[in-house]
Formats: sequence, C-alpha cells, structure tokens
Amino acid sequence: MIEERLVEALSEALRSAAANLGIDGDLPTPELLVPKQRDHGDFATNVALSIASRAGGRPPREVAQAIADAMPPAPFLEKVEVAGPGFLNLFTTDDWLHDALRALVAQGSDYGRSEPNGRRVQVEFVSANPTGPLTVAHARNAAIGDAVARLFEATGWSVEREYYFNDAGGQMDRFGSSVEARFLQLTGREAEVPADGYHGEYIEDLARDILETEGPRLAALPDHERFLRMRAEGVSRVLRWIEATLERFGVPFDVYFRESELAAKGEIEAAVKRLRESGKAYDEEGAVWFRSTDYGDDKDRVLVRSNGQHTYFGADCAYLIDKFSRGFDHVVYVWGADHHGDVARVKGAAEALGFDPDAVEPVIYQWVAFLRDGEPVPMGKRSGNFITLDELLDEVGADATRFQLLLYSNDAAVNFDIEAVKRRSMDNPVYYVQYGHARIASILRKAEAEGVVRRPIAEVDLSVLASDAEVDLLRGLADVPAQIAYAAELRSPHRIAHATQDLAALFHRFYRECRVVSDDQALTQARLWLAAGTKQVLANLLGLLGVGAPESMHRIDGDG
RNA sequence: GCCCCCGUAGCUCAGGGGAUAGAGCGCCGGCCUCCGGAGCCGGGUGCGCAGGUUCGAAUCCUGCCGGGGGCACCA
Repeated sequence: MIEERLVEALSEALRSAAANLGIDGDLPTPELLVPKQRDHGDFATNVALSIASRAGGRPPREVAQAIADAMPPAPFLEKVEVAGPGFLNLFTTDDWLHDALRALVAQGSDYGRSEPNGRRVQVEFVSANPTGPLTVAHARNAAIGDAVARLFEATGWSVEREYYFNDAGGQMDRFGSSVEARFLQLTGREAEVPADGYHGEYIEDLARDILETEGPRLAALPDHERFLRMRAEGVSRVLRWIEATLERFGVPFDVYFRESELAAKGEIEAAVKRLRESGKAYDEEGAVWFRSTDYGDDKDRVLVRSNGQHTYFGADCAYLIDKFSRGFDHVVYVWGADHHGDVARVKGAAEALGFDPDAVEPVIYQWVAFLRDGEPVPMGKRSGNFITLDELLDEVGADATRFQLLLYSNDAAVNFDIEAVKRRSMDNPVYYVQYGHARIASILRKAEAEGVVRRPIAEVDLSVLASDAEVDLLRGLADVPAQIAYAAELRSPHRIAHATQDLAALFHRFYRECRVVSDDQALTQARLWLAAGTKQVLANLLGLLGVGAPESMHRIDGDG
C-alpha cells in the first residue's frame, strides 16, 4: 500500500520533470526496489537511469535530481536522495510500518491474501496410475501441486484440485492380470504373475483382501469377466490407499477423474473431430495423427492407433475439452521433468481445439533423489522395490517432508536424505520456523499467565518499536503480501519456504534483543502485538506450504 | 543427434537488469541470575569458461565445457 502511494508520487514527479527536460513520449511506471543497504533508503527506484538516454545527453544524476525536485509530498515520505549512478533513494517514516501491523492484526489469517478475482483454476497433479501405493517419487508432485493450489487460493482464485488416472490402459491391464494371478493362487489354482506384471507383495495383499470381502466365487467367473473384475477391485482398493495417504499428507483432492470417462462421454471422438476440422489432424498408415510439428514438436503424434485405440495423447486432447467444458479460466498441470516434451504439443492441441494456449500451464519440476545416509534408495514399482509415501511419512513426518520438498526451486533437482531430514535439529529448517511460532505462543501464554492484558491495537502506541530488531521485524511483516503475490506469480512455493525462515530469523533476533513482557507497560503492549502479528504471519506462510504451526514443541533431550 | 533443467562459499541451496551477491549445514570462538538454547552474536572463501546486449549482468542472448533428465502407435 505504501508502495502504490510512492509510485504515484514518483509518477507525478516524473511527468513534471520530463516536461521540463523536454522528454516526450510514453513514460515508464517507476519501479520500486528495496535496497540491500539501509543507508540507501527504505525504497529506491532506477527510473531516472532508465529514461536518462532520452534526456538529450543529460547525465542520469541530473535527471534524477530533476525528479527529486519535482516530488510532491507523499504520506510517510521523509526525504528523497539522489545516489550512485542516478538512483532515487526514498526514506520513509516508520508510520507506515505501524499501519501495516494494524492491518495485519485486523486481517488475521487473511493477511497476505488477495481479494477474490472471480476466476477459476484447476490444478491437476499427482495423477499416478493406481497400480500400487504412492511412493516417495510422487511426494514432490503432491507437495508442489498442493502448494501451488494454495498460492492460487491466496491470490484470489477459486481452485479445484484434480487427480487424473488411467483406469483402462495397458499398464492397468498388467496390474489387473497380476492381481488376478495372485487371487487364483490364493484359491489354490495354478497361475503366474506375468513377467511384465507387478510383483510387489502388496499385490498379494490386494488379492487377499478381495478374497476376504468378495469370496472365492470370483475365481469361477469366465476368464475375461474375472480379469475385468480383478482389475476393478484392485483399482478401487489402491485408490483408497492413495486417498488415505494423500489425506495424511494434507493434500485434499476435489475430483478423481477416470480416463475412461472421456471415451464414455464421446470426448475422444469429439477431440479428433475438432482437430480434423482445424486441419491439424490427418490419417496416415491407418492411424490418426496430430500435426504437433506446427507447434514446435519435433514430430507429429498419434491420436488414434491403427487398431482403433486412442493413445495417451489422444486422451490428453479429449481431457482438455473436458477441462474447459467445466468452465475453468486456467488449467495447470504439475509435471515431473520427464513430461517437458509434452508441453509444446499439449499447448498446441489446446490452440488447435480452439482454446487459449496461455490458459494451459504446465508447472515442471525436476526429480528428487531419495537417499539414506548418502546412499541412493532404489526405486522400481513393478519389482515392488520402493519406499512408499506412507513409510516416508511414518519415518519423517508430514511437516518435515513437505517443507523439505518445498525448500528448493522447482527447477532444481534435489536430494532428499531421509536420515538427515529425520534428524530433529537444524538439519531441517522446518523446526527452526516451527520453533519460532511455538516460542511466540509460549510468550503470549506467559503474558496471559502473568495477567498482562493486551489492549486493542488501535489504542497502543507502536512508535515505541524503534530498535533495529523491532523495525526490521516490522519491515519483514509488511513485505509478506508482496512476497506471497510474487511467489504465486512464479508458481514458486520455495519462496514461501524461504520467507518463513527469514521471518523466523527476524523474530529470533528480536526475541534475543528485546524482552517482550517487562515493567514498561507501553513497550510491553507494543511488543506483544508485534509478537502476535509475527505468529500470525508465520502461521499464514506455513499454511501456504501445508505445514503445521504448533503452539508448542517437545523439547529435545540429548541427541533427540 | 534433438529437447528440458542445473552449474553461485568446503557441502546443500537462495538471489525480481541495479549500489558492498545471501541463508542453512559443517568448522572455530563467545552468549542462559531474565519471556522456550530446536535460539542469539562473531569469524571467510564464491557467480564453470568465452563473447555479446546494456549506463549497469550471477540475472538477458550466443557458443563452449561439465552434471542430471527426457526423446515409442510402449498407453
């Protein structure tokens, strides 16, 4: 809010200075930056530098001075200085920081969030085929997808989380055959799990559960019927596992979408028809192809195979139709690095189908390698050799897992050392942040126990918060809405994770230097509100990551 | 071969074209008569290489080098 006012004032000064300097044409909107060094002011702008070349050879500093001289009075603005090559450094009074704290207290859990923008976005993520439990390989997708969804929510979007799965493809057939074989074995019949089937122990668990709940009579069904039944029984059970795991992980889906619905609704045919009409689909060698090379793909892609079955990509096109038919303004796909090659053709397909390709947004993240004390953890679902997400959550806990997975840029391939993350120490920064929150909670409890009653913040003089530690903390709190907006714009939850750490650090320093509850009642009141505001913001930020903000933490004894 | 991501401190990673590039871990040294020491303070080294754009480049562009991943009518 102060930023807007300063930009307004700067714009006015710029217009006036430009007229005097003989600069015509469009003027840029001055951009504010926060200088790294305090003596460079509270805010700065390089607008003089960016227009100096248009000022008839005048040095940038002279242009900057002209703008400074033309600055109208602005609320909270104390002085303007010309510095360096031609920066304008803006020095503000602390009043706006006090206003920011009051706004934060008034808005509570809404602080940092934007007003509803009336737009709907679908975030599709995880989307693992239900051939087995979710593994650690799915964890980053779930963490990023949910956090991105939360960032959309925080910036005013109405969000739907969707899980898409293939319930009828070749992979599912092999899964079905595997379950069927185990089931037959349990009923005493000769059967082999196909070599390319699923050999994990959990397949036997599924078969046993089906046997217990459905009875051995299923073995007597005609072969094909039995196979279909086994596949369906297996899928529904695995889906229940997946839903339970995701719930533990704090990831609620609104819709589980089966691929088979697309064909059932006739959307595969509709997609092919629309693509043909747009001239982007053609027949060759008995198959139907999409001219994805028109959209930057390196080769055209098959939509419908020569045997009449649609491809995954064909289903993707139909799925686009389905998504947009549900009225979303924007659809997001959260994809691992292996899908980067799909970006061009899916956006291309959207365009060919008559949708805005910019409304189709893949969020790509790089792989995470799971280690145990530096040794890679082997993966491989078919072999049954993997760590499930449930096991990871048992070992590490949901909060530490999510925070660790959201700590790095989506573009960074990360290592997740299970032993290191498990260690309840500074090895996992989540505890640093949560500790900050718990520490504030403890202070507030202490104040209450001592009978200190917080007066309404409107009656509290916040100007007593004058030390560096206090002002820095106030600044940190005031900057949070901008941080959230920027993280959301970039679809970068890791920025939020870093913001929580920065804020916790600001608080810990404040705590060290400033005693909150003291004999000075005026100071105590102001500091209690500062602490309470910090607690609120830490909780809000952690909430964006799906990480809990505990009121207390267990003390660590010894090596914990 | 083509495509995507990465290369910043000993390690793991932040860094929005701006001024003196940051954090955590690890290492060394301090700090509890006091609201939670899972904390605080201090100590130092770095943008892979070469060009280009710019008043200004870790950031944008090109090439090279190094690391990771992906390129089926599999579905």
